[in-house]
Amino acid sequence: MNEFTGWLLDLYPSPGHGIALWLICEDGQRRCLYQDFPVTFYAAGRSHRLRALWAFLRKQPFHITLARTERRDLFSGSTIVLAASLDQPSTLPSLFQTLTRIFPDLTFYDTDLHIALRHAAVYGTFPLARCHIVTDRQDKICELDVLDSKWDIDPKSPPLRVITIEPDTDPFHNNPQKILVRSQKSCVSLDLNEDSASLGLLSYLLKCADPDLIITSHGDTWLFPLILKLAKAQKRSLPLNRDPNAKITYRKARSYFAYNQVIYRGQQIHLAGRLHLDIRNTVMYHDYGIDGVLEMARVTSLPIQTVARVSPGTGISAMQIVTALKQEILVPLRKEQVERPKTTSELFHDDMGGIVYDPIVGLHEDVAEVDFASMYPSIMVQFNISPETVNVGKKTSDSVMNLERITAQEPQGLIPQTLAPLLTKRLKLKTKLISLSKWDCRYKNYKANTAAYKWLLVTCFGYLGYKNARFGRIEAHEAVTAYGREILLRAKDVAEDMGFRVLHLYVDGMWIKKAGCRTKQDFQPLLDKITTTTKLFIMLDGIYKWVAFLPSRQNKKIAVPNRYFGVFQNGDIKTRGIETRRHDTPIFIKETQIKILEILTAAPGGMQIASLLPEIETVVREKETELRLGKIPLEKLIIHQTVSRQLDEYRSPSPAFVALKQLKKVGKSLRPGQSIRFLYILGKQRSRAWDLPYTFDPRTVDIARYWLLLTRAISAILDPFEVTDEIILGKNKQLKLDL
DNA sequence: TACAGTCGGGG
DNA sequence: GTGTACGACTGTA
Repeated sequence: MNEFTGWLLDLYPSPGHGIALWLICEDGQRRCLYQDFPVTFYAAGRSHRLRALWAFLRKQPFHITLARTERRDLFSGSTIVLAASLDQPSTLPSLFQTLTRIFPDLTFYDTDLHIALRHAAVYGTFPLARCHIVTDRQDKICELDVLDSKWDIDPKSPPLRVITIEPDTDPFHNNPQKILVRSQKSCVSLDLNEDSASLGLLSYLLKCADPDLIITSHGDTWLFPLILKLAKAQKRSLPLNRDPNAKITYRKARSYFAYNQVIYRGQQIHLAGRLHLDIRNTVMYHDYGIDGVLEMARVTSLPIQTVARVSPGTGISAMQIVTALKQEILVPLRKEQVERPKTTSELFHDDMGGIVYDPIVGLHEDVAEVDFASMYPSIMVQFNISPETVNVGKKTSDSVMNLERITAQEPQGLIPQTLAPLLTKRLKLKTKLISLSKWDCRYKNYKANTAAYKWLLVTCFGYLGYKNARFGRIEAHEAVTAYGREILLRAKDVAEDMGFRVLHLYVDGMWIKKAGCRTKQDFQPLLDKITTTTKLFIMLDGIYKWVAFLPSRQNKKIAVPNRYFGVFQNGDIKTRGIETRRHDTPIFIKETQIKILEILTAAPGGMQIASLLPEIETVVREKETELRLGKIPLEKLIIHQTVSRQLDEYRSPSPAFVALKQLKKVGKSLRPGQSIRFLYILGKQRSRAWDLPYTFDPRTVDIARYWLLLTRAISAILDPFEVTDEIILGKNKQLKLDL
């Protein structure tokens, strides 16, 4: 008998040994422990087919326990199922493949679930959970208790040993010569051209540091494939895995359609016994960093290496699965049904999303922006909206109009159950953040965590309406938006009743002003009133010194939602829809636009910018000169665009298409969802891919075109101030004609 | 002018 | 291991 206390690092099936759990023990040891963990799946269908399945499973060469039992399907209610338990979880995936082939008419449940989610449902485990474990004489786990909760605000974090590995240059642009290996203690540069010695040194570093976590830049797509190939060629062992009995897992690159665009996910390399995170292949790394990834793993129960590389939709889906498993609700297969074409009326119906009003174009002072905190998830919890709860009560439209429930209060639905603790924790963190100084060591961590939850909450709503989601239902989705619209309209009424002018409405936010209201206290009574009226929490996002809602570029008289910028009383700038927010804007343009916005923050009131004009003009002239003299680093002129289709599917010679063709010629084919980088240049081609192997003459950069982009970006933010063209174009208007 | 292609939004 | 709007905008011809 042995006892261990420590943090759970990872968990995966181990053929013949049930599952393997890696523990960072309090004594500093890293231990691999094994546990018997049978997995159960279910099948429903006609009884003679179930009997046939029973007979088939009996004949399998591995141990399997069969039973007839009753379980609940969320959509169709209680149902008789065949329950099959496998001693070795590693055998399920291939068995399931066979079963769908031989028994296509049966409905299977709980078959395609990640092992970590099953374990979470049974033992309450999650990545980095503190566990107390007792093993028997054969060193198998016989007791496992989780000591902390994923809902803790300040969990005791494990002393992770981390090394980072990165190339000295972008491998898809240049050939890296060196890689930098950093640990807490050392920083070593390895020369890739003397690979034999380098690999030996890397091996040695890995052995000495014995990291729990290897953070790389391009590790999935470039570095690990390269060094593994070199190691093989040199017949040298490279201890990337910590578990000597497990293999490195590869996942192929793929493109898929999601979030209304093609997304490309590069090849993945997962390690066993330690973790590999490639920051270039980590979803939302820029939003929440490694801290956010770890927190995402904790709340979703998905392994860290997995959660880093999947969308938040998969994360929220994992949480729903754990909720379902705990309650013995059958988990249906991930659907892959093709969508049937929609009728016009259906299309119209689906479009009834959130409310979007046209803002009042122009510059406004002392405007407050108020938002419902996590509006849609809060509605789901507040009104108990879930696929299994909708359409059981009174008429929907009347109830929504009166902000009454359309669903029973009890029992709480699967979705609200999953969301409620998440909402509570996020609110707790946000409240704490307000009182915390930016320099507090917890600040960054809390920020990352709230950002991670934000995405889980946002996608949860989308998933309700997604036909391929396991627990999706369009009626639930529509109920949520119906409440959302009603609530926002109520809020607007309350504001207007209290004498506020509503300048803009957008899904869950409102921009309002009233003479004499300039401080937080001035708006508090309104917020309180809205919260009591709608029973939903509304918060003051901030008070703008001034904010400008921009008109359409095609027609100056038409307002467009979500093109605005403004400065809060604390000096923070907020922009939406303009160049700074677009990822296809060259850095040089973004930087200049932000620089001018920063000058504008000094404006005491919206209209008083005359004193700032000389400074703005100086910046514009400086930038213009730098551009014309070729002083802007080429990197800052790169346009990034997302490739949306195969090369032969392009029908128009767009700049991106031209650049793609150039790359193809040198053997670099990009797949849909990948990013194409190019410069605007003079000559027939007009654009040039950034990642071409041969050098090019910087004098061929199309200065005039960049100048046009720049003036456009500057005008966008100066137009509301009615600044003359002279400031932007210069006194000598001839400049404009050089183009 | 029409058409093709890309983008944002959530917080 | 995944959300198939929608409208604004830019670029090409």
